[in-house]
Order: sequence, then C-alpha cells, then structure tokens
Amino acid sequence: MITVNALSEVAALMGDPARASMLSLLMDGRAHTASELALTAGVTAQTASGHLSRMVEGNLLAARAQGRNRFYRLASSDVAHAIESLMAVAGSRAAPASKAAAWRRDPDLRYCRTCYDHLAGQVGIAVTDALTKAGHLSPKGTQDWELTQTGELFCQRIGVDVAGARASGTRHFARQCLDWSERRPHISGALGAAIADTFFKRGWAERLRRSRTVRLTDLGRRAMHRDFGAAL
Amino acid sequence: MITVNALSEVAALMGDPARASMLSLLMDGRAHTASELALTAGVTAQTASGHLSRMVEGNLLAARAQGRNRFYRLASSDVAHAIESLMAVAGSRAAPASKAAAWRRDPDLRYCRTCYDHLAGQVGIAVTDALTKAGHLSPKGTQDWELTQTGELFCQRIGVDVAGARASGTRHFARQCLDWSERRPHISGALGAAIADTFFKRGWAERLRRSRTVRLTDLGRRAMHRDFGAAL
DNA sequence: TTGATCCTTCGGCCGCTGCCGAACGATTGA
DNA sequence: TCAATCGTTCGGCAGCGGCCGAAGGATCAA
Repeated sequence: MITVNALSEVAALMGDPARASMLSLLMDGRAHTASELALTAGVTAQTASGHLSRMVEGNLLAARAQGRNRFYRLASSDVAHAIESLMAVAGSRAAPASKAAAWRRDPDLRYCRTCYDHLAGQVGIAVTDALTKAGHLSPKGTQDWELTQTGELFCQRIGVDVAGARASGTRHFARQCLDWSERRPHISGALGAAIADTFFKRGWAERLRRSRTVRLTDLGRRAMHRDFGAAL
Repeated sequence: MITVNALSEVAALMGDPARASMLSLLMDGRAHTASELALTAGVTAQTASGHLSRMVEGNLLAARAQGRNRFYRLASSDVAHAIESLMAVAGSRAAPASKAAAWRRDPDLRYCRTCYDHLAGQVGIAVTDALTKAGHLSPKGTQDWELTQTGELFCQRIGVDVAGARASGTRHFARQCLDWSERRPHISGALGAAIADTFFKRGWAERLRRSRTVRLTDLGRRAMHRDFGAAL
C-alpha cells in the first residue's frame, strides 16, 4: 500500500499548525520569503526553516534563492487544490486576507526600483509583461528568457544594446529574476541591464539619490504607453 | 485565522498512517466495521477505536451502530474529494484493491439470510431497491422508510400484512437496517418482518436448518422477477 | 573590509500522541 | 442464563517531532 503511506505523509505535512499557516499564505499563488513565512506562522526563523525544507522535500513547495532571500511558493496547482479541498472539509472558507494595508508601505519602491542593475517593481514587471505579450520574449526553462527575432528588432528600435549584452562574457544574457514586491519574474541579466540603461539614457527614468528607488519620468510614461503598450 | 487551525486539524487527522489506511479502505464509499478497519490499519481494536472516534469527532466519518457491530463510513463526499486530492499530490493513484477474493466466502449467506426477522443479503437489498425504484418506499430521515400510497397497494396485492405491522405496538414500522454484506440499508422493522413472512408463507423462500441462511426457491425467483422486476 | 540581514544547521528539551494490555458494557446466539 | 463476540474506556509507556538558543555560511550595503 505505497499509496496509503504517501497519503498520510502528505497530509501530515499539512497537518501542523505552523506549516498550515504558511501554506495558507502561499495560497495566494505568489512566492514569499522564509522570514515572512516564519512571521506568519508565529515561529522563529530556524523553526520555519525546518518546516520549509521538509515541505520542499515532500514536493509541496518549490524554493528559489534570490540574493540573500529565499522565496518559497506552492510546488503545483495540485497542492493548492488539495489545500482547498481540505478547507472545504474544514467547513470554513479561506479568508480573502486584506493585503491592501501592506501595499501602502514604500509605494515608490514598489512602483519602480533597480534590482542590482535592472528595473524591478511594477515598471519592471510591466516591461517584462509587455515584451512577452508582444512575443518578443518567452520563458526558456525556469531560469532564463529567450529573445525572439521580433524581440531583437524591437530592442534595436528603442535603442537597447543587445549585441553588447550578448558579448558580456560570463554573464547570463536574459535571466528570470523574481520580483519581491510583485512576486513574479521580471527580466534581469545582461539584457535586463541593457534595457535599464536605455531607460536612464533616454530620460525615461531617473534614480533617486541614495536609494534604489527609481522615478519614471513623463517621457518614460509616454514611452511605456507608446513603445510597450502599457499604461502606468 | 480560524480557517488555518481547522485546516491543520483536518490534515492532521488524515496524516496518521493508521487513520490513512482506514480512510483509504472507506474510499470505496461503503460502511465498514471497526474490527475490519483495525485489521486493515494493522493496529489493535482499542487503538482503532480511538482513531475512529477522533475521526467521527472531526467530521471525517459517520458512525452507525448495528447490533454489536459499529459501521463507519466517510461523512461526506467532500471528505472523499479531499482524500483524492491528497492522493493526487502524493503522485500515486489509489489501488483498485482486489475485493473479489473476499466475496467468495460464504456466498449463500451473502445471497440471502434473515437479519433478526427480516430478509437481508442480496435478496434483501434487491427487494428494498425494487420498492424504492418503483416509488413504493422512500427514505424518511436517516433511520426510517416511508411507505407510499402505491406501496400500500403493492403490499396488499402481494399479501403483506401492512395493517398488522402498523399495529405492532412500540416497534418501529419501517426501519433502515444496514446490510453487513452489501453495506447498504435494507428494510427492517415491522414491515420488513411482514415482508419476510410473506416470502416464507408463499413458498418464495425457505430457511436452511440451523442457519440464518435463506434459500430463494424457484417460485421466489419468479416472484422477484414478476412482482419486483428484479433478476436474481 | 566591516556590519547587517537572511537563512540554515546543530543540539537538546519537552510535550503530544500513537500504541498496547487490561478490564468492562453491550449485544447476540444457544 | 451462559459463553462468545464486538467495541469501548483507562492507564502507562515510548518515541516522534516541534520548539528554541547558539553558531555559522552567504549575500549585500557602505
């Protein structure tokens, strides 16, 4: 009865209050950091770390390192489905969880910032989304992007130095970088840096002093609309 | 976060190997006795008893006493659905579980017998099914049956003493009795006894000596076909 | 390089809970 | 009524597992 054992193991993983809290938070479909999950569960970081690695081991979660942060998300929609079924049995429906409050903090930083040397935040996501929607960019594996032929032309048109990016030695060309405020991947790597360069050189964006925060100029706003088809 | 607690509690109930074994067995949708579940789980009766009462308490199972046996079944389809989702996460599909072997034992007893003073086994179920399908009988609550007007006429026609059954003092008129071999309710109570009486009086069935086993006669087989519309 | 932040591993404590033996009601069949 | 069967409660034991403090690696900002 290998299936019975597997059943009880999966259920047991979900059956701890701390882990259940984490899973509940992750039901929003986004990725969360270990410390955030620890806070939610009401346990210390080291305890949370143990829980998280066990859930990764049990194929409930997927982890992804991002700088000194580690983001965790549900491993599959199957997991989300199972949790929802359990909630149905529990008889109470999942609370919508008011996140509005959290979004008030640091709105500028969340709007646009540099992530190392490329754009992040809502603007970074908007750029990435626009490129993928237009067919210029498509995910390659879980870590990279592929720049299509039309993407190559598009970059040329708006003045992104693609050739320079390709020639950047050991560096990854186009990388998927998990956005910590939007919790979705944006474009990084050499191409991401080249795109950010273009934003700064053409006066579409400017760095705020002593901060990672980036301000989108009126010119940039118009460019986002005209060249990327995104309203921001 | 009342929902989180409830989630972990439900999952924890399913997260024990012994309980998971029981739940797996109960996934066939039928009711099983406590001892059968104990055997399946590989624990002693008293351990199983504890598990079962906890699962009843947690609304995972429903229990029903039947003589000195106690039958347990999944409390709802929601529970079955949740278990199935967990199995999907576990990645292995539920084994069909070869039950064919078990059905070979005591085929006569399973085919037809008396349960106290009424018919049980496949014949008892067939009679009950035929009456409900024809609209003569319908469940009333979870414990009783209601005999409809057409049912009353039908009983009159085949010679069941309904009036006598109604007059039987303190006794329940038409009761749902869980069939231990078919695991589904058949008709018992005064009406069930009266129906069985008819079967014996009209030569449709005869008791085997020193046994609860009942043999359906050729006459009875024909009656089942003609009057009940059931092939047996 | 230094300090700060994020996360992990290690070690030990403690409480929960699953397990069984024993004993006891309840029901059934003879 | 008596014996057998089914199921339960009780008590005690043992082990798993969740928790934290301490310490250390990795990464980032200055």
